[in-house]
Amino acid sequence: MTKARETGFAAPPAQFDLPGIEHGIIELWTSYAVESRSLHGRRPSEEPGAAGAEASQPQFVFYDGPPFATGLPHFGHLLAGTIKDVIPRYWAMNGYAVERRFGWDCHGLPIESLVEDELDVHGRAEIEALGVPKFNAACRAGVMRYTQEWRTVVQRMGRWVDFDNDYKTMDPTFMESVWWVFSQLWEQGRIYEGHRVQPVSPLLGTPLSNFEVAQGPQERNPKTGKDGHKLRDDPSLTLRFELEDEPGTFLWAWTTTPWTLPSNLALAVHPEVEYVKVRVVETGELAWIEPGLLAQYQARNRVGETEELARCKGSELVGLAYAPLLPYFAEYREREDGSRWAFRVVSADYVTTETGTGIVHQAPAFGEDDFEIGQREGLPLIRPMDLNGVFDERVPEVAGMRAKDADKTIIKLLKDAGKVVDHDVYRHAYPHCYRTDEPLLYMAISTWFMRVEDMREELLANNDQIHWVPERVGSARFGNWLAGARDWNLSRNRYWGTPLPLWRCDEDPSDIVCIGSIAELERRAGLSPGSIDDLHRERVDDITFASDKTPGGTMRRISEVFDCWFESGSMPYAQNHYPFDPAKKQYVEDNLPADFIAEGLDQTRGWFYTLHVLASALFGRPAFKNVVVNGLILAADGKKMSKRLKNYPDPMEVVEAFGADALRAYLISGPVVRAEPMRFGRDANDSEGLVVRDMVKAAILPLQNAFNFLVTYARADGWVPSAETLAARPATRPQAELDRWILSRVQSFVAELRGEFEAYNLDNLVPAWLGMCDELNNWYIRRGRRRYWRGADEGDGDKAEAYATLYRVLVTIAHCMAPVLPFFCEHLYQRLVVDLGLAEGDNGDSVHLQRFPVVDEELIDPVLEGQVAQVRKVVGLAMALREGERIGVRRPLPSLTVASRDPEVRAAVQRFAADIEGELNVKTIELAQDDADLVTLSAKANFKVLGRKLGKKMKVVAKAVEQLDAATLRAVLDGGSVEVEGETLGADDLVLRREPLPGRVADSDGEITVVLDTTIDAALEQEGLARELINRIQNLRKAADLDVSDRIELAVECAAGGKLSGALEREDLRGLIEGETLARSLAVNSGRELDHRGQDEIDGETLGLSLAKSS
RNA sequence: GGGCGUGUAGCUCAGCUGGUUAGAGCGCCGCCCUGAUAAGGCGGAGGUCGGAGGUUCAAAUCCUCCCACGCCCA
Repeated sequence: MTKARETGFAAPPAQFDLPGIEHGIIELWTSYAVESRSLHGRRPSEEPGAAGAEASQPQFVFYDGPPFATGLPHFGHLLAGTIKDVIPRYWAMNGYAVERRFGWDCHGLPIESLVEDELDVHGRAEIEALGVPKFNAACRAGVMRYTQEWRTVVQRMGRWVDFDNDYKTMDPTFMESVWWVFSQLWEQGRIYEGHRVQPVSPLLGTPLSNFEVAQGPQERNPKTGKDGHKLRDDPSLTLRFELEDEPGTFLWAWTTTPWTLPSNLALAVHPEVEYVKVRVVETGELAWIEPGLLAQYQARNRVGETEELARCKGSELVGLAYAPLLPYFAEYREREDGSRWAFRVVSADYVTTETGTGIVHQAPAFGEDDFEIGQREGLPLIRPMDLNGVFDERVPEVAGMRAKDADKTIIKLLKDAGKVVDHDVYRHAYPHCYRTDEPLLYMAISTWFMRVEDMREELLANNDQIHWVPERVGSARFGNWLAGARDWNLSRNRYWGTPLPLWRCDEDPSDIVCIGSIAELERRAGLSPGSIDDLHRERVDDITFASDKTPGGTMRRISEVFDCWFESGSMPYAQNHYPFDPAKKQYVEDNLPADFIAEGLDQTRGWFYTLHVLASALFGRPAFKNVVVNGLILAADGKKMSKRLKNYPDPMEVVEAFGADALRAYLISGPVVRAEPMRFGRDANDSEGLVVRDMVKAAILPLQNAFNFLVTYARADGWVPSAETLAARPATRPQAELDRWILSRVQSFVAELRGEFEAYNLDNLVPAWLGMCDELNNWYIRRGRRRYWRGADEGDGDKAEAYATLYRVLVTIAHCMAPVLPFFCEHLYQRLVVDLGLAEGDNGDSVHLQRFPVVDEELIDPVLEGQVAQVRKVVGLAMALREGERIGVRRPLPSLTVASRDPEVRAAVQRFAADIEGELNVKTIELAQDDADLVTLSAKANFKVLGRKLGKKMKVVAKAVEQLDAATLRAVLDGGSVEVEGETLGADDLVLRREPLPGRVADSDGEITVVLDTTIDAALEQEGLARELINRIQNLRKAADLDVSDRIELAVECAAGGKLSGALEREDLRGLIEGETLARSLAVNSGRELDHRGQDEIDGETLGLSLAKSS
């Protein structure tokens, strides 16, 4: 380190290799345990092994949403991971201790499905035959299979998160806390047993999740042309139900599931639809049906001619009682009090008049609509079959038969009884089992619910305390969801999950005990303390104990496990084994709610919701204060990223090609960090992630170039920063306006970044940097270049300030972009500070252990910043004029005139006249207030202002305004007014436009008009030629691979008497050339041929150049 | 089927409570600059603002309907 101090900056590498730099930085972080020091909130001067400082530091609380580790990380994970890294890094740099524990979601369907495939056991019967212990052991062994890959990828992306102190939802401590959470809800009376209609795969004997249903066989529907569930032919059965009070009159009802007919308990009609009572002429039968559908039956010759007897709305049919179709469950005809219970007409809005009869058979235990109607009407739930769809003894004719197989028998039974009006075939899309290909059966299944509906107001009130990014997700999407929150079905009929801690008496099903801890279970079951070391089903299902309430009753655990969202929502408590771990209890309570979480939009109803519901129920407050919601990342072609289609590049290949910093910057630069979808790619064909390379070019290379610039000249000049240079604010304000400006600009940039970070607006961070970067490279360094490039004895004071200023700027940028570009900023910090022995501690200092820059208001000069912006606008206009005239910038021009009525603009131009002259290569700058002889003025109406005043008169006035002449407009500009169509208009009512007068090389932008004088006399022409010559010589120097500071001998051959030789005769220009190219000698037409030779051409004159390195 | 969102240049996106030349970046083409530059600057081409109605003096913007896509729910 001492050596580095003596020698200053190391030579910049010839090649820029961001991935290579990043690997070096990872090694650095590893060898000095930088990551762990940051995670534990230590300052650079503290030893890695020293006691943690977190106790004395304020906490910034972050929760990590757990991913499933059953697959490898994709871009969505990398995006969320980047967000989860950037924000904590910022707060860590502001002195907060930010605990970042990685979370693993271990339970649930994905891993169970995977294991089912691997073991080739499917469904309840096979899994139970294999044995839950074996099945769960396989899940346990498989669920963490990719943890190492995750760790590698996450580390490579530069995300700092604690993998050693992670949490897993399958840890016994985690699961015990989940039990505790549940027991709290139980004590609040929030848990109840209910039913819910779910799709069941009969062969598997298990209910399927939506996810599994969606995986079932798909088929294109020829009618709609869309993919959907596989089509199947089901019986279409029209049946006659006889009215009890009007024997001989029937309701014609329709179904496609004859196997549900034994469980029929009602018929549904639409209250607003009209029905008719008809007599079938041929048979004399009297029947109710919807008339349009009757016509369809008749068109198909299923029903003969009819005559209409009556007509009424469905609502008038509601309440009619009918005789049971089949002789089952007749006991539900009336309640004990004699009121009508089942077998009656009910009203249902979902009934359509597209198919069937307009009267629909209802079996509340089958089908969601039926279930809901049944609940509303208080109908019993009759499900005479098990989960395999096998009928029980309650329907003797089909007992032991499987549901779909029973269809034929039931139809025959009904035909024999004369109950069938029509028997047809109905082709429709229907969900099938993804595994067995069988049609699924929808049936009501017992499940456990958490009462949420009565919490809606509290949920909404707590939501008001959350800062959502973007806001609309919280107010609209999440808010609406909370406002309509339904009770949460939190049990699943699965195996690998946290078991519901409910034990039920085998003698009395209402005798239930909820167990809230391992100790309680051990005590009740008479087990020795500490004997239960795991809570999975194979460990707890067999534990029984005697009932307290029911003499002789034995308590056995119910079979269900938790919806794994319940576990995710419990993580704030469960990750710290709350409330069982006395060391962490207070810590958890003190740090509720979290300061920050981030996940994808798909978690609105997932993790965000479950966190919120549980925190509201348990602690009466939200679970988090700030949440950043990211959108989905699509492939470059706009489709979902799909492994099969290979429509996206491998994330790690992108990282190794272009760098993790570039990928991070790209990912957080768009609306995807505001919950909008993003296409990953430059265009539809970008399969390599070229957008990421674009980000290298835009955000990282310019910074690298600025750094290289400093190093190149500092080395040539032997300039080395001192501890004083490191301070963000110089001891004395620099003399040069340029330095004062860039210092101000950098402080404004720091303020801008701080604002964005604290508003959790990630998408503005990189654009803000790109703006700063442009100012640094394309103005500060570009304009300041000559301050560095001059002899050691010239202008020493200014040169030292120039170095110090650029150095300060780069160090500040390295600090404040570090959260976003952790690798490259670390690289800069190491090269700029640590390598030079200027670091705070000697134990591997890192920019990430530094404090985020605090805005230094003293350095901010808004007027100066505004003026430079005006100056850059002037330069831009003038550059465009040169372009239009095809006069290269190397050719000097006599003058530029800047005319503006705005005194600020004139002041700016005056102040920076030298910079404008240098930048534009003009000899003088003229200022003018009046542009009357430069431009023609014209005006348009200011619609925004006038529209409100004038209304319908707007159009006439607008037209008249366009006719106003320049003199009138000038008068208005000078504070006057003008009468148009009876309206008095002032300057604010008009929008002025300036058009350069023909014949002038001029242009205008708003209040600024610039005019370029393009007359080139002989002297200027010669100077231009000299500068062309310098350019050619510099190119030759470069081609000869000379060092910037190498001196040369130079020889030029050109046509005697030509313009070039004329220029070379001028002593001042020869001096200029020699100075610029570091030539010790300049021989013209001497016939000498030096080591490096080149032929060139300027303005049509050929010339020969040769040069040699001077010894 | 419902909730929320998206649709603007070849691509990625800005366009606030309506206001008259609809912008930026990238890409493309042309020119220019450069001894820090795998860079940079300037200019150009490129848009029926998803479609159709409506409100208004005025609609990319507000309303209605439709189409396409996405997430979630059913």
